[in-house]
Amino acid sequence: MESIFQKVDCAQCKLSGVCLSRGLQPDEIKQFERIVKRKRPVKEDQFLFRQEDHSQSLYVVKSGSFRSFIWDIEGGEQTIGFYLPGDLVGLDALQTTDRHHCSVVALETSSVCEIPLQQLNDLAGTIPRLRIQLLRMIGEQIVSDQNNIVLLGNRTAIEKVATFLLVLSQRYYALGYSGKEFNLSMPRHDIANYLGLSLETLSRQLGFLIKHGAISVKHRGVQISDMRLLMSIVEPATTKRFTYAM
Amino acid sequence: MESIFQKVDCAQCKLSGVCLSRGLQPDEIKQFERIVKRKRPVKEDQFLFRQEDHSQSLYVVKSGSFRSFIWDIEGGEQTIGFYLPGDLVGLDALQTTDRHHCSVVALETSSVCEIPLQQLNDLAGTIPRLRIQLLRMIGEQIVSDQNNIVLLGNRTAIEKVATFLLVLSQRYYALGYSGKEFNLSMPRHDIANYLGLSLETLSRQLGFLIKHGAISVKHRGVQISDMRLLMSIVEPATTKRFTYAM
DNA sequence: CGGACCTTTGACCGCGGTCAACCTATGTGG
DNA sequence: CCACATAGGTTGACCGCGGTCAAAGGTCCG
Repeated sequence: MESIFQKVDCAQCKLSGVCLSRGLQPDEIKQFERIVKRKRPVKEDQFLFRQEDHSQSLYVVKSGSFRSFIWDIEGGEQTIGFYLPGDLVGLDALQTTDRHHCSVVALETSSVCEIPLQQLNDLAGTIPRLRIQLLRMIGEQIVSDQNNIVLLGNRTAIEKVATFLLVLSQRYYALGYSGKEFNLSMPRHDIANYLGLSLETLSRQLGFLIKHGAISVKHRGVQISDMRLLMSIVEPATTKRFTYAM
Repeated sequence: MESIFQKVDCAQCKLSGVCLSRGLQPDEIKQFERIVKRKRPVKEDQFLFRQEDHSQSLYVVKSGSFRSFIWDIEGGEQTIGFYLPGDLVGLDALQTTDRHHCSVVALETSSVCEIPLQQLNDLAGTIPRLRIQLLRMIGEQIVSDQNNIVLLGNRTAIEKVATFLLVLSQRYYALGYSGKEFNLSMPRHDIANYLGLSLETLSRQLGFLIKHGAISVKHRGVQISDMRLLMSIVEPATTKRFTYAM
């Protein structure tokens, strides 16, 4: 019976610049590694956890991607966010119920590092830098959620779609990928739901962007051909100050 | 020249059950009190902090209420949330820029306890319960933001308004107030903006609720007279689509 | 009182949702 | 190898929710 956990080596990890271990000293990283569990890969459509599951861990995406969503009473679902490598998942279970408030499924075969909350909290007591980094990652999650609120609250369909593509581009770029050419790991349905749009409206807006030469799309593959145009749609006022050299 | 800070006594505070000091031992509370600053009251329309301000503190609402919002490029603003006594404010500055991502203004004369981040982080190193409580309050903020995302993303105008009233009712009730009768400390404009609606649509939906006997409204005063009806609007499934006689 | 501000009400119309048909890619079995 | 099925995605026609513009109350201030 083989272990479901693989060896953990944060020092070697390509994501060390964005993960919880960021900024730690070598000996602190060693301590941190000891509490991290590498779980066996999660296959497409498998749950990392389900809404109402009791939780005792945070997760950091190691490879692949995930989608989080909330079921409402009628069985409908609202997608809350998409998670790429380096993203912290599971913060919704920090509140007093200790239960997850949303579900998270893999969009493709993916892997995560699991960090038991109890042990993380203990270790945070002795490593100030870990406390700081944890709070920073939490802060980024909160800012990201707030940006979503603005996006959903007072943006038109085309602004939503352009923003979605731009943000995704920036996230991939930050991970060392092109930023101008990437694959959507999620189906149209999920994107539309995430943006508070119908499937058809999303498709039409993508069509609009293609027609005007901002992007080209082949199935899940997206290529951004006019970054400036995209950005001018996101922020109608300024015709953009700085240019992207990606 | 009098001090701008008043004496802090968390043990006596009515909000000790929901504040950061929750669950701490008496001696731990003493330590915690030492880092808390009671600021002089903030008057209506005064800023607790502004977007892009450099931040070194979290705040807990002591009395009154606040509104947070983000300016977009064109000068428009999107209200992100409303804060009542016991709520934690300022988490948006935890991320790597150390700057606030939104602005917070007082809706009425209000007061806060200020908790310098640096000292909070230091103290969290020696008080495990404080770490836990901090994370829990953060978790509640995240869950609340996620609920807003669902609300803005796929709810109709009437569902948004009913949900807003219901959530506010529950928050007041949790604070020991009636829950069936309360005053809105924010103008219609802010509510509408918060819900992603126009001022006029909000007014019409309120009119709808009044006409059907769910609530009565007198200026800022709201009285919930048919809680069940309100709830059936929020979750159409439970009381299964009964028809409103217009 | 008069004036500013907040809120309600009315009329109109456009964005985006809904329903439906049509593609296109992938898979399955005869 | 092709008929067929299925799922994901696009396109078209229609229309209703909710935004916009406009004017008319209310309420509170001096």
